[in-house]
Amino acid sequence: MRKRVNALAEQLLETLEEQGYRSTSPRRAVAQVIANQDKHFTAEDLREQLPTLGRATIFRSLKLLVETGVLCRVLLEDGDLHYQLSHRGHHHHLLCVECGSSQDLLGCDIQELLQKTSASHGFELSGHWLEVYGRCRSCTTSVSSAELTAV
Amino acid sequence: MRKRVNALAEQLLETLEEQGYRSTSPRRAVAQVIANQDKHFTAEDLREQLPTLGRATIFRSLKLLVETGVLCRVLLEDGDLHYQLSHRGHHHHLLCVECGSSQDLLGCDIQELLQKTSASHGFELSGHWLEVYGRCRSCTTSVSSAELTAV
DNA sequence: ATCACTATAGATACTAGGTCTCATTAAGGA
DNA sequence: TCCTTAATGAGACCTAGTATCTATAGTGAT
Repeated sequence: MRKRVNALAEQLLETLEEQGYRSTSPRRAVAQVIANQDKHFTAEDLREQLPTLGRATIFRSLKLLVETGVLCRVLLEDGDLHYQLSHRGHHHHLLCVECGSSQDLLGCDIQELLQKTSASHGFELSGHWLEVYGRCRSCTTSVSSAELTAV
Repeated sequence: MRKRVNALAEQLLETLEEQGYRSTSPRRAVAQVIANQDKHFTAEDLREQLPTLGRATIFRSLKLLVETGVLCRVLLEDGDLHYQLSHRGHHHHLLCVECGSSQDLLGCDIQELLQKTSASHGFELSGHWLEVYGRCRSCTTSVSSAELTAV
């Protein structure tokens, strides 16, 4: 698993280098931590795991990674924006409100539906943002924390 | 038109009173300004129009109005959250990226589509957030500001 | 019309998330 | 190895919002 993580971290750095950005030690550290993350995270989460890096550096790295498409931002139900690894291209997320995990929504062709509906409003569609909330398979099959505390 | 605005403002206040909140003069002022707004707005927009009100009061009013369902929050393409009048119940917005106006998306039954797709991922759907971006009818038919400045 | 109760207001300090500035450091190509 | 320039870190600053506290004003009962 560790090898996988390192491979992923390297991949992130390569993406930056391809776009002309330098491979610096702070960026390597950030890439490493991000590759380890199994759910969406905040800048503060990274900061806790990288206490020696400057705050601005972390925000700059995040911004860069979002711009290069390595990361994407996910909107939580309460309006909070978190970061997570992006699997390239436009896609949506299924966010588990219980464990915080997220999976990509595959095979959802919302574009066509929106296109039609927008057109009927005289609206020229240019984009959309969709987040889906619920409970993932492992949270629905196992005893939920809510049920445990209710005992 | 002015009568309409006042009627709307009164309606907002009535909603608060129905829920046991007092009708105070700051709240009347906020309701008045909100009723006048023709697009989504920020707390700062309200503050500029209500310079005598305390900052906290404006944020408190906004929070209250969101909780009572009078206002909803809309997500802009860049991740900014703004406020706008809510037409009750779950709905989505068509946001014009040019003039900032927004209209409600009617006749879009995304729920069913999401239900199916979520289920195929072993995901128990509980909610979603959708914003649609593009250009509204009046921005597509009139000469755009971009075209004007290009001359 | 007044009283008393308590919600609300305003001032202000504080927090979270993020950007800007600027002097210093370190990639990495010649 | 040197030179250029991108990137860093420290810290000020900004925006959006919350918490705390005292003073005030709505509102129902008298």
